[in-house]
Amino acid sequence: MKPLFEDLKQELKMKNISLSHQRLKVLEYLTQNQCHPTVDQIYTNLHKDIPTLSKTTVYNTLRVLVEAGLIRVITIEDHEARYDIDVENHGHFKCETCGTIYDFCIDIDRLSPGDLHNFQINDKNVYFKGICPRCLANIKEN
Amino acid sequence: MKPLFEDLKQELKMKNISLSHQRLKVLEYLTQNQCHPTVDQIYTNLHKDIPTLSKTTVYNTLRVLVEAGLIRVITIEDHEARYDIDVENHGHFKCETCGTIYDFCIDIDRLSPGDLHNFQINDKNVYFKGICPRCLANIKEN
DNA sequence: GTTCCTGCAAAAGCTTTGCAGAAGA
DNA sequence: TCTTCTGCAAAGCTTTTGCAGGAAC
Repeated sequence: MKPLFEDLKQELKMKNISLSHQRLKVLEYLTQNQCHPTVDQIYTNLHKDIPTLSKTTVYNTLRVLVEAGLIRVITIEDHEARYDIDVENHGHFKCETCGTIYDFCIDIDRLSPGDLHNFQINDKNVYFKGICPRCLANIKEN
Repeated sequence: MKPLFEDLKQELKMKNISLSHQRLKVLEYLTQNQCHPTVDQIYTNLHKDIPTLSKTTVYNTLRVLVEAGLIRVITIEDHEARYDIDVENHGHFKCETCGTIYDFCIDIDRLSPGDLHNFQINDKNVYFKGICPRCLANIKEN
């Protein structure tokens, strides 16, 4: 489900997180670009609109949003964190050729392994890696 | 299943990967310490036995072993890769308090989402985060 | 002798921290 | 005014790269 920008703003207000211009822009970018961007992608794009924006602020804002539970970090490769505004359960597929991350439906909650009794589970993640149809088609052509 | 050190050596020979002293030691460490160690843990421990060992060699060796398919990288947090000698499908649980990674049984292959038609899947990963029973007990005590 | 491996040093890349100034309540 | 946020610069970490010496065959 795509969270509405307005709902998210409301949620931030409720949690007493001030809605600075930079924070709103980061949040807006995430709602409008649900492509699991990296910090650098967010920074580079927003920098066009806000020339004074610093990467530090992007990092700060993302940390605040993660702690507030509005977004989540996706860790598929080390060395590049990606951010996802959809906190509902779903899986991620990363194409090893083009790097694109696709969402897919999966009922992670139905995964309840028998040997995790007495573990407090806070977060469930499923990710696959491989090659996406577009890249497969390119490979076949050449 | 725990792969036998001797079987792994045989596999390396078959793949024409030379069995240098350092490489064998890294492989041996991984078979004897199935605790998903970080590069630093591997390096620090082996360095006691091989004082000349360099971290570069550990990195090089791990890369060779991953490419040969003998071990796999586990990426749960960015900024720390961990290495697992068990390439069979299972999930990982990382305790957010003590950092320990636990294996758990899960039939990842049965996860076959309907919306990944035409995707070539090379790798499937499941990881949970939360608090392990030991840390939960500690928290309750205090 | 040729090839591959090791390991030091340096570089690269992402993220965090310190801190001064600015913005907002 | 007081608190919080921003953003520059520097530092911190993990990982990679360049390269010279060494080992193995």
